[in-house]
Amino acid sequence: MKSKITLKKIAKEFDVSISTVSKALKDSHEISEEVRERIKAFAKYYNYKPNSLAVNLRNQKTKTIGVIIPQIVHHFFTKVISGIEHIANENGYNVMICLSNESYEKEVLNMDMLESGIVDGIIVSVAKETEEKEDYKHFKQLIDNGLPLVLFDREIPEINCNKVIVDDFGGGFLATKHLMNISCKRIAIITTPDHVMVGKIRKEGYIQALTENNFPIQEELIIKVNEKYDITNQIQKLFDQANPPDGIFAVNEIYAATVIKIAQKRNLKIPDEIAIMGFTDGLISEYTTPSLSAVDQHGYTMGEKAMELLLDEINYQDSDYKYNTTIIETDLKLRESTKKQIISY
Amino acid sequence: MKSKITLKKIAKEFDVSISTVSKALKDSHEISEEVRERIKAFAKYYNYKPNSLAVNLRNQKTKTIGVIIPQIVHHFFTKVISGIEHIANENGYNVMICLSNESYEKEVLNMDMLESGIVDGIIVSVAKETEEKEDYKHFKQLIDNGLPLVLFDREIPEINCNKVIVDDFGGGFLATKHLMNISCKRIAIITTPDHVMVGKIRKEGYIQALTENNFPIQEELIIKVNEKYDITNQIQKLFDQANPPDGIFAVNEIYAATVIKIAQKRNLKIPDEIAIMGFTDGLISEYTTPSLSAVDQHGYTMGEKAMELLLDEINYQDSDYKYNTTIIETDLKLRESTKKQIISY
DNA sequence: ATATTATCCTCAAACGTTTGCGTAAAAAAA
DNA sequence: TTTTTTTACGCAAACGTTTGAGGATAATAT
Repeated sequence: MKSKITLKKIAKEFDVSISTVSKALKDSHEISEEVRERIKAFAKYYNYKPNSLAVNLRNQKTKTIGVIIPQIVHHFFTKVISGIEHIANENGYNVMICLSNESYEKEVLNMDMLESGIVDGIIVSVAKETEEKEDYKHFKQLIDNGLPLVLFDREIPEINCNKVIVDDFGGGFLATKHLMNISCKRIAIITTPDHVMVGKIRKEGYIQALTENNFPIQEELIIKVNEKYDITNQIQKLFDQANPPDGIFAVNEIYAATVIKIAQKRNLKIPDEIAIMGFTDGLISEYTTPSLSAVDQHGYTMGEKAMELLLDEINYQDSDYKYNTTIIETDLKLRESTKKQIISY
Repeated sequence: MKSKITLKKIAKEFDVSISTVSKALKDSHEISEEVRERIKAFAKYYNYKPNSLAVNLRNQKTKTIGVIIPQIVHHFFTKVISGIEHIANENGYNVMICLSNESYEKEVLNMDMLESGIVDGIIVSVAKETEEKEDYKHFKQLIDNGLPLVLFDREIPEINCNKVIVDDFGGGFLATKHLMNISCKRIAIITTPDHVMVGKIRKEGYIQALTENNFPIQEELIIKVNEKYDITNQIQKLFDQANPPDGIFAVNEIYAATVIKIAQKRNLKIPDEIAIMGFTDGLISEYTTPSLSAVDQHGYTMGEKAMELLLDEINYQDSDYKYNTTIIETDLKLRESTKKQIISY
């Protein structure tokens, strides 16, 4: 294993000082053209690359940002990452991705590591377990340490920092309203336990839509899926009721796709007997049969926006920085699972 | 913005030397218990974290590895990453993910950056554009620089390094054989242009299966999709033929899912009139109707294996390291899109 | 010839760690 | 009391880079 070439070695080769080499490689006018060119040629030949650890240590910045996401096997998060990457690269930043796997402990570990000077800022979507524990001291610590932080999608109200969230309330409202518009009479929701904020808020949008239109709120139409157990079984129950729903709003893609599978197994006609709305950016929706109508989360835009906010804070010089919460509006991607005659909007 | 706390600042606070602080924090017996405890308490209170740039510079290693993948919005790659993360974290390594977006230029850029000392090793799946250009000098350079490299999935024969690939030939063979076993008579393949190696090799498996069983090779049954144009249109042509196929092997999930959509639009019964096999690890397959039979790529296993090989090379002391190519065997995940009576195996 | 300026290079500190070695003072042994 | 040992800390170099200040030599101006 050849050891890497450094300024020192080049300097020794030409019998000049390290600073001469450094300056030559940066095309400094302080170095004669002849020496400069010879050094540059040599460096190029030996594929010299400045050691970024050293450079970063010296410059006290790394041009790298860290991203902590709960899962990567999830289309929404990969879209967000693409958006982050896009803006980051445009601005000469690299992206380091870490996974929390929805675990509090891994989230803390990752943050500890990122806090040690390798990144100029951090973008995080909170792990479910952290939301459940409501233990946010690692975030407070991060901010205390002066490291710029942006939260996206799953945010924490009590933490003061830049945020970008989707309009979950509006999305839930829109989805439910749409089901009403295609004349569904009993509209169910399949959501997460309340500690998952986005699920809770989407549900609130659902409730608002019902209330506004004088639909009763019926507990038996609200399924809170516990992912520790079989999802299909929990959703099944909705169809076993005496008076099953004719419209379902599922707060994510997997729940929605599962509903389709169940409905098909029971020979229910989609969307005529049961209409289905999802909430997703995902790929599955396009390929189910029927394809799935969904609230579009605009993950890519979200990533872009998060990175922009982070850059904003990184580049801000003064101490009176003002945090911003950007809300990404949702809209509906209507496909086949709700394709009935639309009555009104 | 508070500036971060360092050994120097702690040292000044206690009026001791930097080394005393460093040693105290590492519980060195060289430091008296009293001083040790006071320093540790102080450091903990102020949330001291060693600057990893400095530590890494000093130790000449970073406990971080870099991964370059062509796309992240692709379930196979996310699975691989999960596998890599798993083994990496188990061994105290962090993972830095970079996207090449299938672009040669971005691949080179990412490698340049990773080569600058921030990682102890690199795992790469080659970008399509690079395969097309057949320009691999950045890989050669990397190896020349002595940085451990593992290629996965899309490999380069002429580059000498650790590799982990799926048995694409075997997969293609198995898939085709299975279609024959459910009595398909005209079996088509939807693949990539030949410069995408995995597509090419899967096709070779397909051809082998046909040949072995005295099926003719028919050019009109081989579709090479150019992703620059509309995928659906290109695949459609298969069905417009005078004598359309009754079995289709698609080399990836999107192609396969697209076939389902097309078949449905044409009211072809799956699998009776047309059976479909995919090649994927993806989520879509489970949720299409009918669900999709596919060659399982074992992405997670692949990631684990790649990371293990990388660690192997990183930890190898002597200079006689021997490279290894691990082949991940494929198997079939049979679902509804080929659910006919199986004749024999 | 002397003073001034331009050219080309080196010095040295700094970024924040780690760690082998040296050493003063205190404690123990002779 | 003197010698030896132990305890508890500091020194300084090293990792690889950047950069302002300074210095020697050569070129130009006076």
